[in-house]
Amino acid sequence: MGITERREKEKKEMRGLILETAMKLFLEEGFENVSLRRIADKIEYSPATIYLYFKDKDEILYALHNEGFEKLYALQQTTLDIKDPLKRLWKQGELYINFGLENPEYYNLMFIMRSPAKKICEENQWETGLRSYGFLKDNVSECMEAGLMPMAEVEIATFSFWAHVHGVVSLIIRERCVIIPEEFLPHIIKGSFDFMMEVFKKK
Amino acid sequence: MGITERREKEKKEMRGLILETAMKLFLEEGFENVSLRRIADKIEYSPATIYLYFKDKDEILYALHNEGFEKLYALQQTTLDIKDPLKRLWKQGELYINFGLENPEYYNLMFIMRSPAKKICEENQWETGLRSYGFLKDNVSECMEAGLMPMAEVEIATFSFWAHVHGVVSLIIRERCVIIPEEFLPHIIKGSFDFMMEVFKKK
Amino acid sequence: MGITERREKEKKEMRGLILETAMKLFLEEGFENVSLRRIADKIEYSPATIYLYFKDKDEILYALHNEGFEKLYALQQTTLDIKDPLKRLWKQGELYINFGLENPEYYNLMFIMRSPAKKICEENQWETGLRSYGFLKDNVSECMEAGLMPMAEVEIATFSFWAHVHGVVSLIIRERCVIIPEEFLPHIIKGSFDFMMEVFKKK
Amino acid sequence: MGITERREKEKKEMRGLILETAMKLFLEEGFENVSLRRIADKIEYSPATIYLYFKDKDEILYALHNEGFEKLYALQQTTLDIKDPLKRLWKQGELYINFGLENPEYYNLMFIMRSPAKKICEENQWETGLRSYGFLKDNVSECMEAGLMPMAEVEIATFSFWAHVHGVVSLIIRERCVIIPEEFLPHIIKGSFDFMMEVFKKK
DNA sequence: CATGAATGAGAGTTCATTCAT
DNA sequence: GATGAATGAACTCTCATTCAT
Repeated sequence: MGITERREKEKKEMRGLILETAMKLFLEEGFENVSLRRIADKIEYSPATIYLYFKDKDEILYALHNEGFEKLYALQQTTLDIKDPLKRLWKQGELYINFGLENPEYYNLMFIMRSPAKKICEENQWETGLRSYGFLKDNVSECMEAGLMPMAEVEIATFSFWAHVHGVVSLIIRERCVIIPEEFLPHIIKGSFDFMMEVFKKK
Repeated sequence: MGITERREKEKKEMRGLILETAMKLFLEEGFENVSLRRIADKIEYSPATIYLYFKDKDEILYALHNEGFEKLYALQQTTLDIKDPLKRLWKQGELYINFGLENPEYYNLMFIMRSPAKKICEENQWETGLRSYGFLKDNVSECMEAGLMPMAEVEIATFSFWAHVHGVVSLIIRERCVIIPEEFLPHIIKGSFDFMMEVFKKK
Repeated sequence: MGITERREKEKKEMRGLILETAMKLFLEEGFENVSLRRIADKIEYSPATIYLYFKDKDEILYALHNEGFEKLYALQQTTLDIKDPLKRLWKQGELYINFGLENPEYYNLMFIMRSPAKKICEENQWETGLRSYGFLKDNVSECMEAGLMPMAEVEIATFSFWAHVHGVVSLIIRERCVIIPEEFLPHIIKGSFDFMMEVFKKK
Repeated sequence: MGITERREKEKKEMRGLILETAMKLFLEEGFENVSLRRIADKIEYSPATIYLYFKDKDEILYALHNEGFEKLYALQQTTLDIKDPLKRLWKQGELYINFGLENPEYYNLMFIMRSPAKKICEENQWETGLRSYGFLKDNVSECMEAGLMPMAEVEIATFSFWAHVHGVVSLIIRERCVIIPEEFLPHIIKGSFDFMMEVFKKK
């Protein structure tokens, strides 16, 4: 039993190592420029070895994609102890933005990339994403019910909120704000988000 | 002189043909899946010929990138005859969103792609982009001065606005809204933008 | 002794299981498309295990090759109770053709494949094959002696007979008769063989 | 004009060189063991070059397959000046057998290989083959009409003939007759075929 | 001006086999 | 006896790019 357990653990560690390395390379050079071979080189294994842990390249991307959504969802959960729904929503937005900025390649995979992994498209593999979206929507809904936000179709307000934070993250990590001096960025980002939230508040 | 002039003109036409064809292919199949060879095939020239008009693939992308910004800027200009600055801003947003949805591959190049063209990053090649941004910022500024929007740092409000419309476009064209039934999309998009603009209005 | 005996028996059973499974896969998908790994997967052992029972892939093929000849020889024996040598020969031909059509992958290994197993070529590993050939030759010889077939060098007449039935089987199983409608095939096959036998009969 | 002509010629020569080299390698080592790379190595070009002349591996095989049928058909035509249909048939058989023995890899591709080239299977790509078959059938038919062969269904007699010569060729080139001393082979082959033709003759 | 010919580099993937445990 | 882990060597194929003509 001890043995099989250890085996299992080692296997998981190897998968982890591969994913971690892949992510690191992706971060450094962008998805498009990273091949299975390069990942293998980096961890000093043969390319064939990777196929012992992942069926194909798709599966690696898919695994990372899921990892990303898990992380994001976990972050969202941390807001649950905030009573005031508007403040909770506010916090959610901040966490979302920070997550994106700090994990640009996860974010890329989750929300930007033209999906290279067929699996992600094909099946109803958006569960994890939808879960997060649902969580957000519920929060928006609560805000409205509590009279903290102007009434509107929940779907629309939620999308509006999401569009904003996504816009912020993706403009930054795709380097469309290079003219803004780096030291200003945090101010602009926070300011921009707060500006939106502020106006969202019921008048 | 007549000769050199004609030469120049022909050269431009050829460049135009290449760019046009490239864009058509990009649109149909996505950047990643279009090779120089395929572009060459389509215009029925040899791949080598393309190198007579463009230094390399990057330069094609860069040219298209600029083309996109020209188009966008031209669109923006059409709002100039709207007197009310808020309405003008509103219109600008709508035009921006439509531009993105209708020209996803230009949009991709301009605002999403991890800069494929080194040129775009390296040199201060954002002029065209900045011009558009400046135009937008002036409009926001005007709104504030006219008391039509809550006061705030202009930079911040502008970025906030941009983030929103960019968020909308990029979530859609990168297919992160596939769960939303296609026939609903226009409603959500317009609703979401209007929702934001509505709350932006000074209370 | 009991122990070593049991061991021996188990070993044989395992070899049998491997061979059986391999053959099943070969039949379903053709030799070229079956890897050791897939055989291992099917019997739910590790690939490495197979190497405990067979030196390499070749040895598996060689074993199956022999199995095939055993089966064919056994079939031939069933004709021994036919007194009339010509009828016996006739029956032998029919059995041969049926064997080939019903066991295309055995047949493939025995008579068509470019020897995959070096072993088959190298050593004088044709014993089993020769035994069958001898059996056939004796039958032909008997026919001539009994005046039922035109006199000729036995070697030649035998080879002629073999060539014919082999031709029939191999054209069919290698799908060189796809233009013949499937429902006609049996008629053509039997007809063709009978036609030859009929003319073989002494006039 | 001279130039394009020369170009065309050179292109054909290159295709020829590739096909020839491929065939040589196939002959030496069997289809299964020859890769595009090895062909490229042998002609001292890069693998990519081959793709300038052939769409993919399939196309090479398909080209050779056709070449083979062209050659065979051309051989058949040489019998046309033989008046006596039975003698003509006899000659056809000899030519067929010789063709197979002298061009084992063409023969392999045409009549033995489990087709690796999808093209060969899919479309009605048997035209060339059927043409040859038709030619043979007509000859058989003529023999019957002339009372030189026993009456029978033409289809059946033709198939019987084909099966025989195919049997002879394929047993030899797939080395199922290794026990027969090489110097005897020609005698056996000719004898076997003549034996069959002799008995085919109307009694 | 245009191109045909060529290629180095590299992609993802599969396979038979080995070996320490 | 059985295996999990690993791999070297191979595969087909694509791409951006160059250069002599």
